[in-house]
Amino acid sequence: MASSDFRRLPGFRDFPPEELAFRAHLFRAWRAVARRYGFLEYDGPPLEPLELYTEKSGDEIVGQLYNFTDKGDRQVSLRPEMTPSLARILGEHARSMPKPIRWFSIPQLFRYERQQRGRLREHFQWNVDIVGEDDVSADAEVLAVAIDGLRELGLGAEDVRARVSDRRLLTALLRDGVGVPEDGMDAAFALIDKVERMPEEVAREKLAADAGLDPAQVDALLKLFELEGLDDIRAAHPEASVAEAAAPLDAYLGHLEAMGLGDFVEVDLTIVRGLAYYTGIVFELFDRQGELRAICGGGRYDRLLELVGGDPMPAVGFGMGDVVLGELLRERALAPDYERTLDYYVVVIGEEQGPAARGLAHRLRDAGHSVAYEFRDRSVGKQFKSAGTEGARSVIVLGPEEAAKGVVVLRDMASGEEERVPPESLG
RNA sequence: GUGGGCGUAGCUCAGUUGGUUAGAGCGCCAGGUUGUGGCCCUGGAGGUCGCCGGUUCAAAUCCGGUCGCUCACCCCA
Repeated sequence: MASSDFRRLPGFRDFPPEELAFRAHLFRAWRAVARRYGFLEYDGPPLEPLELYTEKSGDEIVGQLYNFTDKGDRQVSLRPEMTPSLARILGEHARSMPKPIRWFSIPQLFRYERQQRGRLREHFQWNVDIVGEDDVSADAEVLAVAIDGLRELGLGAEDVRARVSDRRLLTALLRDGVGVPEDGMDAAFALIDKVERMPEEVAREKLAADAGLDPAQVDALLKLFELEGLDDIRAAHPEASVAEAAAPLDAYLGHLEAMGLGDFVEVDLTIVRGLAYYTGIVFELFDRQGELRAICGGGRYDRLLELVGGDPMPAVGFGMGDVVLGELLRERALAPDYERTLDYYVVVIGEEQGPAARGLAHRLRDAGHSVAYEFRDRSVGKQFKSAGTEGARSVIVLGPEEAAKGVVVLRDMASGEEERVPPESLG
């Protein structure tokens, strides 16, 4: 047991080769899908000025920042999310860039809070954003990227679902359909976000107390969440403002249907998202069994760029973390088997073959092959054992008998077949 | 931040009502005579039983604290 002084910090992970291989598997899928949609990769610093988060992200995030004072007396924070950095980066360059801007990143993000399942103090998050386009097509495109990211990893509509809502629609429903007073809106939004996680009685009490609703209004509000689909919602609430606010979501669903992704998507008015900067369509992706936390969340945030001092610019995007997704993939046996591989392992019989072996190995490496050999003079049996352990596809044997004839033995480790070939023919 | 459960080798665990030098499997290393891997056999390394303190003739075993892990709450990337 290592001294406790050297222990890894709580909520942080080590990535030995097997773990790193799994992480790389996720990153490969994410990058492949993002590029397929024409997105460009970017990054920013992992450490940012504290003010980048304290001002605009909403109070929720501030309490859990991994922040401290640096040696220059600056108030700094490890980044808890990527969007403020993105807004800052774009604020400096967006004006000169062709629109729409389609960017993605895979930052490591940090939050100071007690860890539990699916929630560490550090994680990697696939961030995908479209900036400079307010058409709902962009919203649909972003959700399609998220869904395809999961499909690329082997998950289908039977495994995951996207729950989508629109803050503008919910606002219209609450104000004009239910009659929530203007000063009760924020409280109502906050409660709706967590209504499915609390008993109905508690929800009723809180809606009455915090949002100032009478019992009839509480009934009307809770009834909203029993409605399935946009058509039911519009039928239940024929108000003109509702019809108007439902139009973008209607088009959104149509676009996703046209892409063949309709099976993944369902309207769910309880999806609000905690971050204060969302302004329109919002969504979260969950495993169908509902055992895990949200895999991904995102939506439209049209005002964020101007809030951090940039030009006003519409934006829509999402973040997908590696922790919950990793749990889901492992649970569904979709994590690839880890295996070591090597193109060649060079077995040396007798120290006098050493120089020839090193020469051959290096020539093969120059040609792009992975090659390893034993560092010490060891028995042939041990050398073959190492070749097997390291996953060598072929073993090249250099021995005195072969050297005399100017050949080497080439053994295929899978089939066990051997042939004698001149070393110049390899590579 | 609040509460519950847990804490024995790298990993998975066993350790009988507290009682002599704390065990197994897997993994690792070495060997089974420098010409052939997967199997097998033999041997070895590796633990101050998370840490500190208390009770006792005696503590891995009981008690307290602390740290860590974990689940839930809070909150949500």
